[in-house]
Order: sequence, then structure tokens, then C-alpha cells
Amino acid sequence: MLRRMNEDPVVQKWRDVLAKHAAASCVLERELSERHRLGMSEFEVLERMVEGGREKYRVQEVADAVHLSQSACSRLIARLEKAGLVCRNMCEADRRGVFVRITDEGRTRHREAVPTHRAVLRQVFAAEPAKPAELRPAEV
Amino acid sequence: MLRRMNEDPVVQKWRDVLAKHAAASCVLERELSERHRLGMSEFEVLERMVEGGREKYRVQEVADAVHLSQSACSRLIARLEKAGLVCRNMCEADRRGVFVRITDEGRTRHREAVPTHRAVLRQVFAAEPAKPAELRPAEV
DNA sequence: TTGCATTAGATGCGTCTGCATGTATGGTTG
DNA sequence: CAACCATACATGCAGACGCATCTAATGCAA
Repeated sequence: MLRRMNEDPVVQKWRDVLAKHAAASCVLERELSERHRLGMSEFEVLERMVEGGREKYRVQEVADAVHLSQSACSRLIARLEKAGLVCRNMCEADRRGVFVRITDEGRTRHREAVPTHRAVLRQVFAAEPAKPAELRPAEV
Repeated sequence: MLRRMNEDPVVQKWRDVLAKHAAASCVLERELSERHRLGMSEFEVLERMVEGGREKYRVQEVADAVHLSQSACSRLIARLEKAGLVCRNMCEADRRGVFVRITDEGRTRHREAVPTHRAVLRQVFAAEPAKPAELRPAEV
């Protein structure tokens, strides 16, 4: 399929992004889920909170960091809270707002999942020296 | 949020992919949908069929090209067929198989949508000389 | 030919997503 | 202060996805 590559360099960049995104997110989703009971976005949220160094984050702030809509992030945080990986507290200064903070269990689960996460990324971003045009992941 | 960047170069690449994917797909989805009644994946399928130069494609072949599962692609093609943009015929040589071919209306819709598609991509892949770390698409 | 594993594609089901909207609080203006 | 608009998050809803499974057609072997 698709012998002729699209010649537009912007399109080539975009297809490269699509290919890498598909390859990585597919494997990440499966591996994180099976090995650590975490979705890809859930891992990403935990990681951002760990890296941020602060203890409290606003929902919208998290949403921006992981490229999710506010509504999707609200639900995602609800799932994480139900799993005991984060907790939500009302923001006293602005009672509309909510503070999200990662729990110890959340930090633990994140720490455990990091090796899996990095291994998948190394694999995806390693293979492919020239330009694969059409992804050929076949059996991974 | 997230002052400290993750130092791992593979993670940085991955986050760049995530940011570009989110920025582009979000805008593409909206613009293609509003202006041309096409989803991003639907456009992608039409484009691959046009570029491929052949007239007939197998479902799995299309799925691989656009990084969709076989089931998702089956439904996507069903949507396109209902919209009159492709048609399906049984493969006589192997009656399990199906041939998908783009219709004239499909070619027209694709051709009309190309400028929108390219404009969005140019915008997303243009902005950002150094490295934005956090995406800042804001109002597009 | 019969029997069984394989393959192509369709479909049931549960999950996640974005958009639109709802609810509550905050801030501003007259 | 009262009315009104803006902001922060939650939620109803419909759409699209992947996984597992189903159906039908193949093909290979006994």
C-alpha cells in the first residue's frame, strides 16, 4: 500500500508523529495496564505531579500538562482518586477550585511503572535510523 | 506547572510527539469536521487511497496505513461507505475478503479538504523554533 | 471427503474522550 | 448590596476506539 510518499515535508513530519504516537501509545497502554494497572494518561498525570515538585495542583493545570480536555481530566483524576493514587481537597482560597495531590501509594505505583514506561519508549524511538515512510511494526 | 523538565532524551522526544499530536489532531478534528464533514482518520483513509494509486484496497491494508485496529477500520469504512465516499465489494478470489475503493465523491471531498489539512499542519509544525516543552496552542 | 486450524472482516461490549451544559463560587459594576 | 458575567470543576451524552468474539470462507491433512 502507498508506494508513493507524499512529498510535502510537513505531511511527512505529521505522519512520523502519527506513526510514533500510535506505536508507543498502543504498547504503553497495554504494558502499563497489564503490569501496573495504569492507563497511559494516568501514568502521565502521576509523572507530572512527581516531577513538578509541588504537592498541590489544580485540575486545569494537570489537564494542560497532559493534553487532555478539562472534562476528561476531571474524570481521570476521579479514577485516580478512587484507586487511592491521588486525593482531592477543596481549595479554601477559592472554593470553586480543587487541589489534587499525589498520595504515597501514587508515588509508589509511578516509581514501579517507570522502568516499563522507559523501556517501551526506548524501543519505539530506537528502531528506525533512516525513515520508515510506512510503519512496519508487524510483530513487536 | 512542571518547571523541571524530565532529563531523559527519550522522554523528551516522546513528550514532543505527544504535544504535536495533541495540538494537530485537536485542530484537525475540528476543522475537517466543521468545514468538510470529515473526521481526521476519515481524511487520512481517503488520502492514502488517493496516493496509493491503486483502485482496490483490503481493509487490513488500510488499517495498517492509518494505524487503526482492524475493528475500528471496519467501522470507519462503513461510515465512509454510508457517506458515499468509498464502496465495498466482495473479493471474488477470496470471498472472505473485501475490496474498498474510493468513489468520485470521495476523491472530491478529499481534494476539497486538502488545503484545510495542510494549513493546520503548517501552523502546528511551523510555530516553535527552539523547544516549547509545554504546548501553547491557545487560540487557533 | 471430513475435520480442524487459520484468516478476513463484522460486531458486542466496555472504556475513554470531547463538547455542551450544569452548579457553585468569585469578581465587578452601578 | 444587587445583578451580572466569568471561572473552576462536574456531569450528561454521543462518538470512536480496542479487545474479545463471532461468522464465513480457506486450506491443509488424514
